[in-house]
Amino acid sequence: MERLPTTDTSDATGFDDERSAATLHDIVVPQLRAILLDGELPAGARIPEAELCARFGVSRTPLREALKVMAAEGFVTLRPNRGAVVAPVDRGALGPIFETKGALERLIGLLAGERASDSDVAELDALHAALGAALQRDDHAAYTRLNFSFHQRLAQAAGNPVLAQSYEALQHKIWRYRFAVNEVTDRLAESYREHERIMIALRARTRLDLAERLEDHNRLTGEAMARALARISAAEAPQGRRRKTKREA
Amino acid sequence: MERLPTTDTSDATGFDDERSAATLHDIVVPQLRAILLDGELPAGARIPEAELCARFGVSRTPLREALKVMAAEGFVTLRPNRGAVVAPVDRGALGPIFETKGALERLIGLLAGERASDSDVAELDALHAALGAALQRDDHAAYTRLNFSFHQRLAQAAGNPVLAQSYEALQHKIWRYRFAVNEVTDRLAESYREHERIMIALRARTRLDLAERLEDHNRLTGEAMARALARISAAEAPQGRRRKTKREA
DNA sequence: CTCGCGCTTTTTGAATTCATAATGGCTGCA
DNA sequence: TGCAGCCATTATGAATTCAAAAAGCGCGAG
Repeated sequence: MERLPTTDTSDATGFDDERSAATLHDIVVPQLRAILLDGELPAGARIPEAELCARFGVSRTPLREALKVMAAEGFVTLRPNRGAVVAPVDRGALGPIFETKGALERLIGLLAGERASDSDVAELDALHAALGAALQRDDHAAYTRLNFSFHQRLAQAAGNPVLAQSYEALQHKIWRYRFAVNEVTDRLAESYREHERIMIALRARTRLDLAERLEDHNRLTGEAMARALARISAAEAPQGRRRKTKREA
Repeated sequence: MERLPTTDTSDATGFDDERSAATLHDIVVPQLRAILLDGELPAGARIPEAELCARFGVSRTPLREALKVMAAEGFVTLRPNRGAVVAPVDRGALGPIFETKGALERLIGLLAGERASDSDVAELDALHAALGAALQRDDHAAYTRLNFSFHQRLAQAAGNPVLAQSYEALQHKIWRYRFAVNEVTDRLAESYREHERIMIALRARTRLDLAERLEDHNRLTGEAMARALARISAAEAPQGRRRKTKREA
């Protein structure tokens, strides 16, 4: 199963399994987030409170606290007295998300272009090389994961923690659409070429160029995902209104 | 006491007092947020769990759930086994916040410049007029509040919910620094003149101009707040290291 | 007089309990 | 045979309870 790479932000999005945390809440939240982001539970699925309690080995109290937090982050929808469900992915929101992210990409470019340290660039070079390797292997899952890390790392290189965190939040939202990404295999090479140009601009510290490249890359990626999403919608709509399956109320 | 005007987003930031909500959690979260944003409890202050339970008339369970959510939003710091405190306002973060907000302001300008409806403009005109009136009265508190509403409303006029929500989150962060804003009274008139130009650009739907005006306004506001903050720091630093008062452990 | 140690009290984190709302199944009627 | 209404079951929301950690304090030694 794909693993979402994350940085260890204040409330510890980081690694998923057992961590040194003083409270169960702090252990459960990242694990739950991992489950939701990994898509282990499909969007719209009811969240089995009891099952997760057993799985995490905690009582309902900390689990429910975690659910509230995830609801605040938008990954879970709480229906009073009717339980929690995995928040449905609102396909119409993809555009707005990319549009917003574009503004941040531009700022990341402007800032990273003048603040990125040599070690930042070195690390990004390494990630870029790994992306190239994944492309060679045609390892789509690895590419997606590395791509996520690359942009996250770049956001950090901008030297603005608020920016990096906002950026990561949007990335997480997008991550939930990646079932569509699997459709955009054809863009892998194109995406990598864009990354090439991004790296050139970064190494040269040409901030305006870097900003523009990032904004374009973001726009093109967004458009590709939107197309993929449309294809999926087109593919599942024509099969008529399916009879509601039992678990779909 | 100043009231922070908010819109009713998914998780209901809205009005503060009793609301029609099915769960206590949904009632407590906005109230608690209001308390924290209003600065009723000073930054760094310990949050008296029992007291708030009594005040809200709920047991500890929903209150603690609300605290976790507020911690995720960054307004509260949870220290395991040592209780919750109002998150200290990190003065160093003000710059990054404004820097990030600048990117969003620009996008808001670009989008609102082409998407704002006539009724959007009418409402903003009304808010703008109210700002003028507050300026006349030299009603600083009202100006601050209206200014918040104005920019929020403008963000909505951009027609991108994700953008509006990200924007609001940053506004909330900034709101916590407004103890400094009280120092920047001299900028009121200047700020209003910038708003004048913003409105002109908005009415004319000249998107590039609007974007630039908003970005400038944001930058100037941020700089003014930074100066005010520096003045405050300078004013409180020289009084030597005070002896720790009892309630300050 | 000050500092350190141990005890008591308070507060916290989490499990459990309890009341209530929703769900599912059954019976009886059309 | 199909459906409407009622009851049993389950799941949820929130209060309560319980164990453990921290904070407060009082005593005694240096």
